[in-house]
Amino acid sequence: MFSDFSLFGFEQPFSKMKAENKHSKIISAAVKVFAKKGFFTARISDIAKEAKVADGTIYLYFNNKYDILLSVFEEEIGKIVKKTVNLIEKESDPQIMLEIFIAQHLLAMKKNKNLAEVIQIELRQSNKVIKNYRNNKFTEYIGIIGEIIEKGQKTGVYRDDVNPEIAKRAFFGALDEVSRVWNVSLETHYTVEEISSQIIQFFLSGISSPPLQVSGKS
Amino acid sequence: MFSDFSLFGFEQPFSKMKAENKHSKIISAAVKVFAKKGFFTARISDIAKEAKVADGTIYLYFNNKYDILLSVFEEEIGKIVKKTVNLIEKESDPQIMLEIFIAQHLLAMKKNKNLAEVIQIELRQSNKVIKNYRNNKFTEYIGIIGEIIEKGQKTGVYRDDVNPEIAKRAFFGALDEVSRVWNVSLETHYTVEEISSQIIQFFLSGISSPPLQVSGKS
Amino acid sequence: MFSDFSLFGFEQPFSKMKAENKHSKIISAAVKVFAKKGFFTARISDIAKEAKVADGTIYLYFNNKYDILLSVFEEEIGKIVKKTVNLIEKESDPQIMLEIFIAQHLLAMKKNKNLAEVIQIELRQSNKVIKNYRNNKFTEYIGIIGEIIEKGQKTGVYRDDVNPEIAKRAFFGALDEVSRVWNVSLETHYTVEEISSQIIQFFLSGISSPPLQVSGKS
Amino acid sequence: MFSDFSLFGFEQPFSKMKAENKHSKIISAAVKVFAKKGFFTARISDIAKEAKVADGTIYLYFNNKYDILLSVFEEEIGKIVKKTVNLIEKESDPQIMLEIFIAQHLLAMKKNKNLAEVIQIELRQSNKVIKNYRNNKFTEYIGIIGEIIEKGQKTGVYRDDVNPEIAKRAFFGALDEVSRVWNVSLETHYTVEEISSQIIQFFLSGISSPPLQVSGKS
DNA sequence: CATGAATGAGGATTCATTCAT
DNA sequence: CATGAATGAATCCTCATTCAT
Repeated sequence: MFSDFSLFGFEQPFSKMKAENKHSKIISAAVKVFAKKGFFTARISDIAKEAKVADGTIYLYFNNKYDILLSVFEEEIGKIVKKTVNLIEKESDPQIMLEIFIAQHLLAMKKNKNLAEVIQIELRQSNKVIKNYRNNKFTEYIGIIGEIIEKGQKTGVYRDDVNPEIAKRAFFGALDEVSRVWNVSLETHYTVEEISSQIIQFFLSGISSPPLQVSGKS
Repeated sequence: MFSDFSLFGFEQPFSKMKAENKHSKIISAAVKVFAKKGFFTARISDIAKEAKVADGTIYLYFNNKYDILLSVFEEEIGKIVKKTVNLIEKESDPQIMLEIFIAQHLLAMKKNKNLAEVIQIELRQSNKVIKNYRNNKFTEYIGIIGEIIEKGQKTGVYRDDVNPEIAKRAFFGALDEVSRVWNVSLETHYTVEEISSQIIQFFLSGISSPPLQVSGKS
Repeated sequence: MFSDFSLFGFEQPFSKMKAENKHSKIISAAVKVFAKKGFFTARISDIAKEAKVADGTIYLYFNNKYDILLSVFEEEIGKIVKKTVNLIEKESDPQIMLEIFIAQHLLAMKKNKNLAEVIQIELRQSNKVIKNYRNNKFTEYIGIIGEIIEKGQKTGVYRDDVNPEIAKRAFFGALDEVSRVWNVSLETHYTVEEISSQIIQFFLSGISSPPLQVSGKS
Repeated sequence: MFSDFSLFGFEQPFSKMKAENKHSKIISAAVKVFAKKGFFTARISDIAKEAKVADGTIYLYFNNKYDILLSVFEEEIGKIVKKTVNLIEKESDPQIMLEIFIAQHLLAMKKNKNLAEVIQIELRQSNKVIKNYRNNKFTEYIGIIGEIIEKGQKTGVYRDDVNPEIAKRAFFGALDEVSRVWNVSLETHYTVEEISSQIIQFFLSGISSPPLQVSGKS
């Protein structure tokens, strides 16, 4: 993964390192430009200007425009997946794992709004942009949710009649849409914690008023 | 609305009817082509060929390519919104209203998969495609969910600590993502009813195992 | 010539006459539209709208767009040439003939400013618009001036060292440019008579102060 | 002005010079193509082919097709105006100034027949081609004639009853029409000197046989 | 004859990509 | 490696012309 390379940059010859810097500079610029304009409306010259390199330089690091988008997906989403996997692996309680996932996702989206925009919008149409592109990283990411649910079902904290395949999609869809709108208009009103607790509540307990507590109180 | 005209087409002079037919023929063709290729990759000539008209004919009914997409949004989403509003208005129980909404949405997405694709993918990037475009129809559609939740909170069936603003987004996001993937890969495995009941369960009761078991253990 | 047909319109069946009316209606409309927009920027639909006929109707009277312009040239310029020739033929004094020519031209340009515009601008580029088009009518028109000058040279009123070929062009060029600008900006300041007398003065006596008159006065 | 740059091209860095060369190469090609086909019938690809560049290259130097024509007017007419002004400023005798103007104009038209064609034909319709375009350079050019005439009137060599506004137009019109036809058909018959002397004669002395009237009066 | 909806050829323009410097 | 001028394929859109009614 790319961010790792930079950690070991000192092991590489200077010229190579410079090149790597330029690679990531272009990726960052592309994220910014794609977020603002969308893939198709974005111009190579826009990305070049943002990255402060010449148009032609981009083609020393990427094969074509599609390759830039693909790299954004693979590398940037890869980072999030990796980080999330690392944090979750240390835990064993499905409840906490789910909470970590939500918090991680919301924080990542909040931290890099441009990347959020690209993931939420460009990733959806990626198979039309890049023919036969399979978002393995992304599938892997959503798969984490499925695994947590399955684990929870085994340990008995989650219902057996819940379909993990559908649930993981519903869960991610809710999280994605909330964070999408959050970035656009909800932001000023709600904190990560509020959003996070609401989502967790929805998924764990639903929105129905709990009638059982009444009997419990008696 | 457009669909209405076609019902009363026999009341109109022939020339008018012909024109209306061509308008909707182009819209249908556009939905199909946009679904397959995406807005930017779609060519006017693709739409023309699909609609079995000449390229130039399209410009007798639409100002430009963007106008076609906009018309798809306004007219087709408008139809769904109208139909959903009609059905829900007749009900007063929030629970049933929500069930109707889900069923309606899934059926609409299943019925016209191409339109589903366009809504799920092109609508998201619409503000980048059509500058300053506000999806009023779409906002209205999601607003329905918010109103149902608020109503349920007043009648006491839904918790008061649920934020309708966030909940409506989470709810729609879940529904949208599930129907999206459903159209792509889950379809063969699950029926509308299964998906529908799962979504309702998530939202009403959550995925947690019911706490009744606790009292049962005692 | 077309204008001739209209003189004998009563000899034709009514339906034909109606058609002739439409022909001239289109010509008039074309003159107006060509004057305002120029041949290339003018649209067939503009002419149709101006003539209050359908686009397709134009093609019942003209082969194509170029044919309309050609007809404007042939018919409208033809009228002016014919009228001018008629008036001049009655005269024998070159001086008066020249005065009539100038007056006729200026009056014609003043009377139909749109036609003036078309002649002054579109006629110049006519051989680029209509391949191999020879403005015979126009050549004939300018030829009148040449003939007058030659006649004047024979009767001794005009110098023998004047080249009629060059002179007729210089004369027409002066008249054309003055009437062109006159229509645009000089109009409010000068009458036909003023312009006319200035042009005659230039050509007959030049702009030099007459040194001979000084000795003649003594 | 552009022509100056080329004179000092060797003082500029190579890359800059190259660009300037391409700019003027396109201008020259455009003059040639516009002269042959006229602005509207000319194709960008024609100009590109003539300039031996790719179609797209033209848009590195000009905003659009209209901008090319505008540049031709401004730069090329500018050159002629500048050269004429320079030569005339050194003189004080209106008679000689007028002779220089005629000679300069005819030589310029003879030297670059394509430019002559463009000025004589495209400039006339320029306000229809380029909306709100004001030929300031051209107005300036014709203004020179007016100033010469006014000067001559002050020094008494030209009549006071001559209207400079009308006279400058008549003069330019004559010169323009003669040089226009000269380029087309008179060329083989007459030299610059012949044309020049004829025009001067017309304007200074007119075409009337003068001295006889004096003797006739005595 | 008249209409005007439909046609589709044609062209200006854009922009990803290349390559000489 | 880096540049950015040059390329030219690709496409939206216009509008003269046709033809079914």
